[in-house]
Amino acid sequence: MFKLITQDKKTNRRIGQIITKSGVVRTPVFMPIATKGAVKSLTPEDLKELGANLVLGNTYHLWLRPGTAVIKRAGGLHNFMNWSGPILTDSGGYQVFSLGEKVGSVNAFQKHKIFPSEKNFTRQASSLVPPLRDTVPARRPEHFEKAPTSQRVGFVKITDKGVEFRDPIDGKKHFLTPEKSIDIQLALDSDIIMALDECPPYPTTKEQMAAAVKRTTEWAVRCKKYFNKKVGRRKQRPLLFGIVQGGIYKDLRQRSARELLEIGFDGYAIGGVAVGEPRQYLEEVLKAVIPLLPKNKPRYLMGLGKPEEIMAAVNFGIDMFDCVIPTREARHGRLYILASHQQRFYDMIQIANRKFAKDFKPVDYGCQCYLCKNYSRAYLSHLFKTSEPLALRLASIHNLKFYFGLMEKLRK
RNA sequence: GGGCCGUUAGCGUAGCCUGGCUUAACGCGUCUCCCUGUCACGGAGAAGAUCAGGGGUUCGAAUCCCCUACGGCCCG
Repeated sequence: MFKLITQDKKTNRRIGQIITKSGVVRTPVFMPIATKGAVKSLTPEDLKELGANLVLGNTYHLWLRPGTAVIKRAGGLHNFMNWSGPILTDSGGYQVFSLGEKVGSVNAFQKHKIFPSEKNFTRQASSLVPPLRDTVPARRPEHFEKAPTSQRVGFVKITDKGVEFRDPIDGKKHFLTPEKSIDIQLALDSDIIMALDECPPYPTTKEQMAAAVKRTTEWAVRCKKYFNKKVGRRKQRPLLFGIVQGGIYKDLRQRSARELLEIGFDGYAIGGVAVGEPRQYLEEVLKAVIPLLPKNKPRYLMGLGKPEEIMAAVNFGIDMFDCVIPTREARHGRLYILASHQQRFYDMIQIANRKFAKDFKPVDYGCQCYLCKNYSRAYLSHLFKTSEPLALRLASIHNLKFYFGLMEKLRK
């Protein structure tokens, strides 16, 4: 259930509440990511103290390890990870993308002869997708190039029936269907369940994207049907969200949204964003999709983002976010601080840099987090340079505090 | 006094025997860029060395020879 409390007249910013079986979530909300049942380096007590009220867990990862049998016996994911607040679980759709072949790279597309060559790409496919050059990708292609090709090829196979995964660790095959995804999420005792979707990377031809939208809709129908069958009219039932796909193609995005609306969900997510497309498309996608979405249902922009992206999206009417950036950047020694100048409202520092070795000021004077109240830049810098695990925890606390502080402001 | 071993970026090393794919490699350190429904304490890159100094052999020397300096060890 969603309660819309206020909506800005000037912008489309909304303030509301999502009522879940594990508690109320005030929106706009940012979810820290606990893929495998833990926000890396942090305890649930840390999260509570920081002001988190909804965390994201991942169906795919928890399914493989430790498996639903273990989590069921533990009394659900809440009990297992000692987090009593609301949990949203991702369906596993994203792992089709992230564990797949080097799908996001231009090379992969050339390899599969979707486009003949990069040279001809611009000329031949310009009506379908914008040229790759002279644009700033929302996500750099190298992102997909990290693992050796030999380890990536053949990890994922998609059919209308579902998705075949190969476990990246032991190579075992697993088959995920829309129904299976719901089953797992119910076993986890998730509060917000995501329908299984297909999330193609950028660039994808319009034809292929249309097929992905069609499949996403078909899977959404199956998810809804199976969900209703399993949950029935249970009073304490979890919420079920559908995911809008369609890439950078406005008409496909709108088709996807309309089809999902027809099925009817408790909330609507916009997925397939920040998968390599130029950043300018985010705005276009939001403008195309949001007006179609009902006002009395929460809207979730999946996987985003940077602080400025979140602020912008809130003003477009988005209520929910999740992103690895604050925690991952923290683990890489990059910390958010409020800026002293006007161009941007924040800066980032690389704490391991030599210049911080003798800097005994807090990371950010204005910050009230556990790190800034108790430790110096010099100390944190030292922890990073000597690879002390405490560095990861302290930095994660700080960056999440920055994000939650931002959300707090956006809720006023 | 005699003999042996060593000296290669800020640090630690490889290459030397068997001279040329060396435009001197690697790790750490330094710096920059990147990370968007986490396979992620990760990725990409840059800067940095007259190969201790000098002389010789050679078409060609970090590499072979001689001298010097510095450091270490051994014998008197």
